[in-house]
Amino acid sequence: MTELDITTEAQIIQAARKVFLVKGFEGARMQEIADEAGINKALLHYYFRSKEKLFQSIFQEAFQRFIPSLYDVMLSERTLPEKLDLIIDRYQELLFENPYLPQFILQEVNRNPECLKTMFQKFGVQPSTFISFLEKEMTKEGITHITPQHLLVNILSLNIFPFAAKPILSIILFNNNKDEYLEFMKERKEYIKLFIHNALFKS
Amino acid sequence: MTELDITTEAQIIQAARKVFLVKGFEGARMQEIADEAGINKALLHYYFRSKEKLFQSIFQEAFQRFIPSLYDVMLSERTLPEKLDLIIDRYQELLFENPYLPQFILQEVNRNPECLKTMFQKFGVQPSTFISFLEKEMTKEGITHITPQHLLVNILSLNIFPFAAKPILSIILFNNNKDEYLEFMKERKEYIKLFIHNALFKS
DNA sequence: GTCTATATGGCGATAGAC
DNA sequence: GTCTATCGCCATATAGAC
Repeated sequence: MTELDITTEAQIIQAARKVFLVKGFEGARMQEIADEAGINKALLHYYFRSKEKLFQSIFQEAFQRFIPSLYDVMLSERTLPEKLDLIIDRYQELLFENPYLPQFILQEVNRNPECLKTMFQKFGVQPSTFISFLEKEMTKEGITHITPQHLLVNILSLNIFPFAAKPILSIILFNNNKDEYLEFMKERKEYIKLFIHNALFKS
Repeated sequence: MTELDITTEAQIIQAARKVFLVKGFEGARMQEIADEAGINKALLHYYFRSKEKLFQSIFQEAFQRFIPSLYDVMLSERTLPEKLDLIIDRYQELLFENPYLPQFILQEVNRNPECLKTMFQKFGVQPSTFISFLEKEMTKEGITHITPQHLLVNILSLNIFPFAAKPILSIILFNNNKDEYLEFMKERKEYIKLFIHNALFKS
């Protein structure tokens, strides 16, 4: 475990992240990852035994990013409207920094659905806890026209889908003009907040 | 072009649809499609020259289904709330019949973004037309707190995302209980309508 | 049109020198 | 630890008999 080892492993991880996130497991090639890392294919198998193993470490790292934002916001001392706004802020920030994350995770969970349970167990995630907290807050606010499950799915949908569908929406809305789509996504945060706020509290 | 030809080609199409929709282009195997169709691998290449060609015909067929619902509803003589409800009804019906469509299209458009322009040209689709109509209706109703682009993306997100994210949501919400998730998706239609209605018209 | 057999290439993985 | 060379497999695609 010299300095050099660490550097090489880090280079591999970085390269693997870049390739896997864009191409997915099936689409990615070990050769491409090696090239991206500036090393040889054989070295990939030296550090990680197989493509699957290398992929798992990237997937786990990616998956972790989706979890923590929700919990600590929900547990904080704020009103529900404030919490929702904060969750949207955090999610949009995360997604802007990792725009390929949604499609990457969707694709690979479809390929291997069992991996999800493993992840949840590994990180001690209890989604039902989050639902319970949301439910309590909604009762407090007198919101009865929607269930916490549907509200959660609505929040996730409005935030995540436009990133997963970027190529489609970019064409549909702006004839593939990248700048206009970026501008659209940046302003979108406030529109999501307003949309959810109106749907919940204007009754 | 005898009876037998047509039957075989239809069998291939049906088998290819089944395999490609679930596995995607990279994940699908010609052998699996041949087995599913009850024929030999070589016959696939006899009818369609290559895997890519066979895939394209399946993708085109799948893509077509997403288009027409929106147009004729938007052009009909109804109020905006009625139109929105009808669009949601149509989309949910389409998605229940083809639950793999969202992830299939997302995955393959990411793999080959250029194919979208081809599709739009092929079918003479002008997304800007739809946005214009939506904008006109929104002005008529005095809706100014959201742009037609964001409203369209919200509608698509709320409808499509839960199908693309089925394995994830099924675990998060119901600990992988299929029946509960199905029930959730069936009741969801009305929650989407209510959510959008409140967000737009309760001001 | 449909089959069997085979060509062809690419990819993950390993052996072995340094 | 890092490289070159190569193995072994599997998937697409083709040749050719029937």
